[in-house]
Amino acid sequence: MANIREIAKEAGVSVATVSRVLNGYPYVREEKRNAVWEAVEKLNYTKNINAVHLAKGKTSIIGVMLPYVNHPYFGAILEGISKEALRHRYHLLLFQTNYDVEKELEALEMMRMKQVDGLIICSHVAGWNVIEEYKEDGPIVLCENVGDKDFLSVYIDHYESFAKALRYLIRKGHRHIGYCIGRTTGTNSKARETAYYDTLRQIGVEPRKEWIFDHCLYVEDGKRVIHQWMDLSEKPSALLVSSDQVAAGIVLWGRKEGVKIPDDLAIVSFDNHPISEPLQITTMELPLALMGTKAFRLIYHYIETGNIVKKKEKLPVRFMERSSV
Amino acid sequence: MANIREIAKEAGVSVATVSRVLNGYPYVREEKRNAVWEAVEKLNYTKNINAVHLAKGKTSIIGVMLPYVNHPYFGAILEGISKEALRHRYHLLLFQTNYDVEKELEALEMMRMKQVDGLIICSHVAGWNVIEEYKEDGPIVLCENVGDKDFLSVYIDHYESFAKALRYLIRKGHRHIGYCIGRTTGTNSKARETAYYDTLRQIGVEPRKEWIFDHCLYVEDGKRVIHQWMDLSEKPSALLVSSDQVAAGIVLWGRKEGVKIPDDLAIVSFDNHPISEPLQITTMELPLALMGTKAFRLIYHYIETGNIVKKKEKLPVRFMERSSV
DNA sequence: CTGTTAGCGCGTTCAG
DNA sequence: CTGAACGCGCTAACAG
Repeated sequence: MANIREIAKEAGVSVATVSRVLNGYPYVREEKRNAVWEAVEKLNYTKNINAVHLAKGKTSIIGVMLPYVNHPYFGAILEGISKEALRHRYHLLLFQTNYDVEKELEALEMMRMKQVDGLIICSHVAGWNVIEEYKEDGPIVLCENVGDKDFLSVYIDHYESFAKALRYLIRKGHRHIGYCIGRTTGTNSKARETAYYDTLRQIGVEPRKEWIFDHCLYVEDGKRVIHQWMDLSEKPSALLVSSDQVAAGIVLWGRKEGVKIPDDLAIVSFDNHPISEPLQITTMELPLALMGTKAFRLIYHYIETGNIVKKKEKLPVRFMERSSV
Repeated sequence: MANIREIAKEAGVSVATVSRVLNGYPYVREEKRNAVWEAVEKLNYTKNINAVHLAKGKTSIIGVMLPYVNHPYFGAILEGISKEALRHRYHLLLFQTNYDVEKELEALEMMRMKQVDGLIICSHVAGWNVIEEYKEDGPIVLCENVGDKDFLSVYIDHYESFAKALRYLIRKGHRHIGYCIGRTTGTNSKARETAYYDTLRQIGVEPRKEWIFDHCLYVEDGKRVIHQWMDLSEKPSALLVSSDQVAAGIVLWGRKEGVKIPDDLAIVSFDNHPISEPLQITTMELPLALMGTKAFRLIYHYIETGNIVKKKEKLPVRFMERSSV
């Protein structure tokens, strides 16, 4: 595999000139420029990008940390990131963590080792103190509300949107309300939990632990939920569901069991995934792709200019009223 | 940022010894080993992985070329790749192409530039001759039937499975059959088209162009299809649908329009995505995650050992008979 | 067991 | 406009 030195020899110029030509540096005499390109052609030369990375101390790669690659929630964020990365000729290195701290640390270490120029954290389990350790090593953007912590962040206010959905159910006459969530830890989940407790207590209703369904991520989890719900001696009349996938599962499996939506069970979901529309599920639209896009922009802008326009950005949600309540 | 030389000085050893310690090379005296780790600790040292890549001529990164990151079909393949990559401590660099040849070329170029050690092509538009150009630059695995061409490949026989589904419909008495597909070009799509024409002609039925629905990828495309279907003066009585997402859209939007499945319209779909089960869609299960896993293994094994166990592997599909026919 | 040294391939001053 | 030379940080062959 030819290298820049061989090209230089072949073209009868120095390596510096080759480098200039290769990188479109303007002040090179026409004839030398042509000679270089000819040599490149003749020797079938290609840059070794690792050498470029080493010499420049930069890779134009952004790391993306997420628990699962094949879930519509993260898929949508990833899509947003990817679209914007494409525009700016950046590449994406995937760090699937399965919510394993070890894997998360590996992603962070990869930034320290200069494998990636920055890191977008879509979701995590590692504590703040752990992530803070890596702040010197490159820009980190989190897709969650980081509160007062000194991090870049693009987020959806899950407290607010959860509370809003809850108040909607309450307005519609519901008092017995449960919810389904992907996990119980994590910033977003905690925010929703707090919203749940706060809002119910405001109307003097005691929240019930057995009405909280954990590990709800996929369509099939909806099947489990509706069956558990049916087995409950005291049933909630409404459910807040953190994912349209799960809501679809609940609605569809519920139908097979003769559960009437919304009469037997009302549902408000989140995402506004296309599946929710024909199912007539009332849902809170989350701008996931936009969040990814903005996260990339934030990090990109920081890398390219060294400064920050807006440290934290809250994205608006949109309530899609349909007929599952 | 400290480098290996500074560590060597601090620990009072040579850079080679530092490298040995860092990489777990066994024959280093205990005390020197400790001295190195102490220096590492003290100077807060981390390897620059780009230097490692350059020196070794290898990155332990595999490129994944796919058109869309947020589609369940590719998400499932990606999941399989990712899972296996995780096991072997490899990383994944994402190349989203949107079926743009330029983007595909970029991915291939990245392998030539040694950014990635190998490339998994989940789907592509570039011609064989284009891809062949890069065979010298690293292992390429395709997730499609490459026929006689000299490529590594793990694939699902779409001709066979499409024909099988078609014959099932025919056995059930259908003669007017159409199909929905993501795109009309590409190996897999061509295989299905051929299967369609071949099988129908075998029973003396003339295929109809207006019963072929293109650009069917997402739930919302099912909405379009069912409306187009309704507007048809002569309607097919059955539809083969290349994706469960689209099938779900057809079924659900169809219900809203009063279309009875299977009486008005029978459906056989592909994937066996969890959404198809509560919808009772008869579907052909495609081992997508497995395909990803096997693709990774193939490339991994080649990279690590330099030889190939099985060049091409066909994966079995499973027919899930439910009640949409 | 350990140190020396020659690469790996490119970017980037700094003279001229 | 151009070239020499050094730096990026690490690996691995070789000598001892």
